[in-house]
Amino acid sequence: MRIGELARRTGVSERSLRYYEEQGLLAAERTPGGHREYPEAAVDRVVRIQELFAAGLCSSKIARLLPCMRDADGGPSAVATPKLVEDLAAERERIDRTIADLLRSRETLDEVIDAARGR
Amino acid sequence: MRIGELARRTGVSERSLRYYEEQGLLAAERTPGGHREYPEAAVDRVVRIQELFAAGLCSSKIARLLPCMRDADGGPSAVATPKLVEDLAAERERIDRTIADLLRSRETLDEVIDAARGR
DNA sequence: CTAGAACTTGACACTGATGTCAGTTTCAAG
DNA sequence: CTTGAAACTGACATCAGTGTCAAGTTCTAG
Repeated sequence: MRIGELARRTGVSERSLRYYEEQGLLAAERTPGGHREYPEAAVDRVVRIQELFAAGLCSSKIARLLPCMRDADGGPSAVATPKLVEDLAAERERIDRTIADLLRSRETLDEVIDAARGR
Repeated sequence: MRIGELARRTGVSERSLRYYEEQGLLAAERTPGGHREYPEAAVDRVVRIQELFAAGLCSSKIARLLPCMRDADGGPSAVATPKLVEDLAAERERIDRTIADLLRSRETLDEVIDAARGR
């Protein structure tokens, strides 16, 4: 499929999809005229990438991580190096802290909302 | 206490504390010479502010939210307007989606980490 | 009184993903 | 062919919190 369809199906802008390619996150074949041609699996991959961005990982870490993930179709094509594992473990902890923050903030919002809606 | 101590005790930079004041998030008395003087309660407040920032709220929303929160010492000094409640409910949903993203990403990281560490 | 630590304001830089615009080229249907 | 939709590259803008530096002022211990 081409970039417009991929954008539509994932809800990610074309701009971002090109950026992902630039960052080595998302490969694409090219038509003879130079247009990007994505395989079906790209949809899943883009969703994964978005999740990881939303989780606060930067593109370079995502780039190192992606080859080690088991894809929708088939096992991982690489195993994480010790260095990467260390990095990911740190990200994991950061994510845990973030979740804790979010839960506390959600609690705070709920209190204010409930108070305003009359308990 | 003064800004240096508050920064030390909260782990937030002096720069950020001044920014919070500029944004109307954190009031401070002034010494005759112009130095900021914070009450003890500022520590809790700064922690709350940081949590809300970490949860992805922007300073203007935090500014509107803060007066409606029950502080460490005493009840809220205001009740949220309907407009604010609507905003906060939207933020709440965004937070829920973010938490879901984080959980999925954490799962992904765990898979890669476990695979590298030999299952 | 004095030295040095701590504080003040103001300004500019950065980050990093994404938006947007311009000018050109390719694709696909009639 | 022609034509309009879709895609290409490249460049510059944005956002918002934070870092950092400079030049000057205040505070406090000795």
